[in-house]
Amino acid sequence: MEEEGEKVVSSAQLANECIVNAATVRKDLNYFGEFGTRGEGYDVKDLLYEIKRVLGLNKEWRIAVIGIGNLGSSLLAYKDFLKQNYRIVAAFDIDPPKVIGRVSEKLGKPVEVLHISRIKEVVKERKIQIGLITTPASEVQAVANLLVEAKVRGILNFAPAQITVPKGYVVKDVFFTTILDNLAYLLSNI
Amino acid sequence: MEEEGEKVVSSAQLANECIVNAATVRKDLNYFGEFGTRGEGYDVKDLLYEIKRVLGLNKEWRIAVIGIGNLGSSLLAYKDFLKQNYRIVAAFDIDPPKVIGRVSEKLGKPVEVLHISRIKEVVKERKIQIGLITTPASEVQAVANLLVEAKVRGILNFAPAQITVPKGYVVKDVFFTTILDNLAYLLSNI
DNA sequence: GGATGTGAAGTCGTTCACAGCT
DNA sequence: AGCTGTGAACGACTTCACATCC
Repeated sequence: MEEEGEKVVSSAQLANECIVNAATVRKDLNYFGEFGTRGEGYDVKDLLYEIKRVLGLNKEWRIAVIGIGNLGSSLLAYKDFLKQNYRIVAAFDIDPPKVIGRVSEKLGKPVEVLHISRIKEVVKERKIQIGLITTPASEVQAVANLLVEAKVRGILNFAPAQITVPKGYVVKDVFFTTILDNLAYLLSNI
Repeated sequence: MEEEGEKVVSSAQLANECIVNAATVRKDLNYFGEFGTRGEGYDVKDLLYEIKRVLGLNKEWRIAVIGIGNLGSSLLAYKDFLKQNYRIVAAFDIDPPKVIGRVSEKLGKPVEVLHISRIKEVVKERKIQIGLITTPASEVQAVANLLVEAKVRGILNFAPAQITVPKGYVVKDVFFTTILDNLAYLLSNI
C-alpha cells in the first residue's frame, strides 16, 4: 500500500486483505498501542513503521545457515531475505569441501562454507543472532547444542525433529511435511 | 515406538513426547474414535494405523512441483516424502530447458521437467492430486489458476503471496519468512 | 459521518477431575 | 490399580456492538 501511494487504511480494508475480522485487526494493533485516528483510519507509513518496530524488523538480523544440502543452498540463494532485514552472514557444514562447488556455482561464492567446528568462533566474530538448521533430522539436536553453546538464542529448524533448548532460547520449526499432512487430511474429508 | 518394539503407549507418554497436555491427547484422539483401552493405554500398531487412516496417509498422494528453481529442485530431491506416501510424479517450469541441467545433475533425471502449458494434460494422465507451488510470488496466482482448471484440489504454496481458489479447493501456505518474523519478534522481547 | 478503541458476549479449545472400564 | 473417555470449569481469543473521538 505504501508503494502504491495509499495514505490511510481502515481496519476493514486490512481485514478484507488478510481475510480476518475487522475487530480482530483493531484489537491486535491496539494491543501494542493506539496507532489509528478515529474517523480516519491508520496512516499507512506510520502503521508500517510501528508494525516493523513491534516485530523487531527495524534492525538487521544476522543469520547462520547450518547444513548446506539442497535446502541449505536454496536458502543461501534466497534474495527476499534482504527485503526484510535478514542477512545470511555464515554457512556451515560438516564437510565444506564437498558442498563448496555446488554452492559457489549458484552464488559466485558470496558466503564461504565453513566447518561446523568453527561455529562458536564465527558467531562471536560476525555477531550471529539466529541459526537456520537444515541438516538431516538425526543431526538437529547436536547442531542446536552447538548453537546454544555459542549463545545463539534463536533457532529456525527445517528438519523434521523436535529440539529442546534451555530457557531463554527460542526454537521455531518449519515442518512443511506436517502442513502437507494437514492438506492431505483436508482433501480426504471434503 | 513401533520400530522400537513398544506394544502399548499411554496418553501421558504421548503428551510428554509432544510437549502437550495428556487430556488434550485423549480428547483429540477420541474425537475420531475410541482407540484406547481403559486401564491399558493405546495399542501402538492400532493407533498408528488409525492415525494414518484419519489423516488420509494410508494411500499414495501424487504430487506435481511447479517452479523448478532452487527450492523446487530441493523438493524433487527430498527423499523423506516417500516414507509418508507422497510421490512427486511431475515437475513443471516455464522454461524447462534452462532447469533440466541443474535438476538432472542432482537426481539423474528421475522426473522430467515439463513446460507448464502441459499441466492439465499431465495431471489427468498421472492422476495428480496435489500441486506444490515454488515459483516467484508474482506467478503464484496464475499457477494456482492452472491447477484449479486442471481440478487439482490441493495446493501447497511456498511463495510469499496469498492465493484465492474456488470452494472445494484447499490451499496451505508454507511461509517460512513469517515464522522467521515470529522468531525475530520473540527474540526482541525476551 | 465515520472509523477507532473497547467492554461485553460469544465461541472454541484446553485443562481439570473423576466416572467408567479392564 | 491404572488409564481411558468425558462432563464441567476454565481460559483465551473472536466477534459484536457501541461509546468515543476526529
